Amino acid sequence: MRLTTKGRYAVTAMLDLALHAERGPISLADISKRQDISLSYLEQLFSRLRQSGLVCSVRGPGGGYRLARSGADICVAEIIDAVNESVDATSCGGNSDCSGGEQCLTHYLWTDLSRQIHGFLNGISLADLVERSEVQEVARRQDCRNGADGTIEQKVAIIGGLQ
Amino acid sequence: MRLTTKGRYAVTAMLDLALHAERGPISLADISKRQDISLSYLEQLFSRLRQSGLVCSVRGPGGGYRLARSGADICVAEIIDAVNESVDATSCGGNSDCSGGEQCLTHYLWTDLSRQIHGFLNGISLADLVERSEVQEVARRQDCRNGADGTIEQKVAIIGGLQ
DNA sequence: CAAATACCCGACCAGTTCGCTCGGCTATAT
DNA sequence: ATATAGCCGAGCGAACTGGTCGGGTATTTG
Repeated sequence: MRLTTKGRYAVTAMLDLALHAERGPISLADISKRQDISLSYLEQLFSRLRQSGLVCSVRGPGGGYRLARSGADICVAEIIDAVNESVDATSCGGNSDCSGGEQCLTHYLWTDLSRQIHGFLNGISLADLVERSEVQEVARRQDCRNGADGTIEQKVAIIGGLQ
Repeated sequence: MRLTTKGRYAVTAMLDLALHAERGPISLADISKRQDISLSYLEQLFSRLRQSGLVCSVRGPGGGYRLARSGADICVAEIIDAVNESVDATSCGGNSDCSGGEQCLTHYLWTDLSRQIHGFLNGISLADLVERSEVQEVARRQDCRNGADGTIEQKVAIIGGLQ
């Protein structure tokens, strides 16, 4: 299990999705504005997230992404694994022989450590993160700051105005 | 907190050091042979480990590295942090403002998650890893395989032969 | 003293990943 | 028909990875 900034971006984006779940599909453009992540980079991340079955997409105007499952059923570990493209091959691929028929120290040690971290992050769901008060506070600020996006009432009003 | 192969190499090398602690200073050449890590790469890693006060060095013939503290007092998190050179600057450095005076979702989320993982890995010491039976087994195999190195008795015998 | 050992240090380098841009495509709603 | 917004691939600079090479310097030993 690798833990890099890429995974952080993915978790942040998924959390944004979870926070605005009730609005229906969320466009990547919205997430890009709110979380200040490049749109194209988000596209790449969500391509992986979709292939992993964590989100589903709605094409066309008014479309976007939504969580494929409840936020309570999506854990941080899944998100990180989805985008990290386990090219693993930790020099001793899988549990077979490395360096000539024998298993290396690294193998036992790291797979075990990795499993423990994985288990730990498996215990944290998106819903857990959404529930935190600080997260809700920041989300509220982010919503206010972006005129392009607002509450569901505002959104309906904007759509109405376009007609 | 980042979790990459670099950290794994460092933990493996430190574990090797802990496993052979009773032999006195262990040369990087020995670790390189046993763990199949490039000597030059080990030098880079141990430069960081030394600067972080995790190991101390003995120069000259018969020299090498030894743990600066007991294995029970060195945890996995420390080792990983030592080599990873926290260039962090997570786009919102520290706890100050990011993206214009406000704190981003990422900031709260990741520092918190990072702290939890850190705490988790802080709970695992080198001594904990040494105690595992699988680790001891692999270490025994590795010792046997390398004729250039052996038990302390063998080492004394070799040194005696050179005199 | 001279030689061997082994830590120390910096430059450099191929390969990969990161984060991102750009251009163009397709499905869908209005 | 047009605009939206998901899809997709090529490419790109910067950083990181894992390593080589060529030198040092401290220390032990013959």
